[in-house]
Amino acid sequence: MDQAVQQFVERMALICEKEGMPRIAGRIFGYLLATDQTFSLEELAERLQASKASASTNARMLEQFGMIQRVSVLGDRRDFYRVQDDPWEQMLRVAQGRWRDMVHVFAEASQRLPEPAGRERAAQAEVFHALLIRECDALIERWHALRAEERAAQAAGAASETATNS
Amino acid sequence: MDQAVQQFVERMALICEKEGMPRIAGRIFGYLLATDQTFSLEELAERLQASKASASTNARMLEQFGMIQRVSVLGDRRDFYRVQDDPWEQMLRVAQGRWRDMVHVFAEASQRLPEPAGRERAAQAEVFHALLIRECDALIERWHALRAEERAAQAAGAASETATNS
DNA sequence: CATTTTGTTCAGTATTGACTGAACGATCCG
DNA sequence: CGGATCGTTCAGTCAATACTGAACAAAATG
Repeated sequence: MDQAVQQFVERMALICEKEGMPRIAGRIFGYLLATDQTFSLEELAERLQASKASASTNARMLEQFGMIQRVSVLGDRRDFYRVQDDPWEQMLRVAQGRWRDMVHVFAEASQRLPEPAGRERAAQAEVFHALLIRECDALIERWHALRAEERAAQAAGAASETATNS
Repeated sequence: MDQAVQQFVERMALICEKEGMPRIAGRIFGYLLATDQTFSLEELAERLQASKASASTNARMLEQFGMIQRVSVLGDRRDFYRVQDDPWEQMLRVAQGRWRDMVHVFAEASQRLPEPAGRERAAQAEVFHALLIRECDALIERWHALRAEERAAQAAGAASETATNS
């Protein structure tokens, strides 16, 4: 495997591990990100020097998180994986889910805790996380706008290029 | 310990554990949040049924993250801890730091990766995380505004109450 | 239907890391 | 200076879990 790719894969492995995922999940994600191709399960296992079992488990976990995508190829029985079109939005959505749980916990605490000051803090935490969720929606929208705009610029660039080429 | 407090503490323990912290750190944070008081290290260890060593280590970790605060009391040699005034902002700041690292990783990858498509993805990831950091600053500002406004409303309410009482 | 290929499940292993008890160091008090 | 009280450090233990190899299930192919 290419030197730069390998380095990137290992860094993503550590980053993802810090976020609470298994290391190999991070490697798979990093590798798919770096190459931007589709790979079969066995190819992934081979390239990342992991067992088929581990590749299977972790690929399905990443698919669950919406970070990668399982694709089927006509006339091929194998599973192929590639990175999701916009994995970052998916990650935010997962985070939003966690925050929703926290909102629920804090809402309950703000009513049940014995000390008024504690209830106050819990209520504050609830408000904060609710704000977090809302702002996250706004952020995703802005991100989409940014991507669309970038794509438009690229398309325009490509068009002008073909124009000069013709 | 109160039933509701204990339940909240355990929930925070699991939440924090999912975020990658030790379970006891979550318990300490949850307990300080629920009671909104200052406790000595030994009190924390006792109430949470943990060793002094563990309480010490985890309290310092939480302090590092800016989620709790170590306070010294005049005439007392012990360390006391209480929850930070705005722990949620601190958590966001820590997250921002991680995203900064990721921006750096992606920036490098977007130049070094061999495949153009991979470089493109890395560049996209870099843009996304940069956006994340910026929007997070905006979010913190909005949060401050919200808090200030809430505090003003509370002050007004307290004022009118004292007015009716007098 | 047997064989091959592919993905998943599962028991076992190994590694990580959280937690503890005890030793240590530092600081205060008589 | 002892003695006492804290906080921290560290070696050791324990539990959780990532990972593997092998067995298994499913599906296609000849």
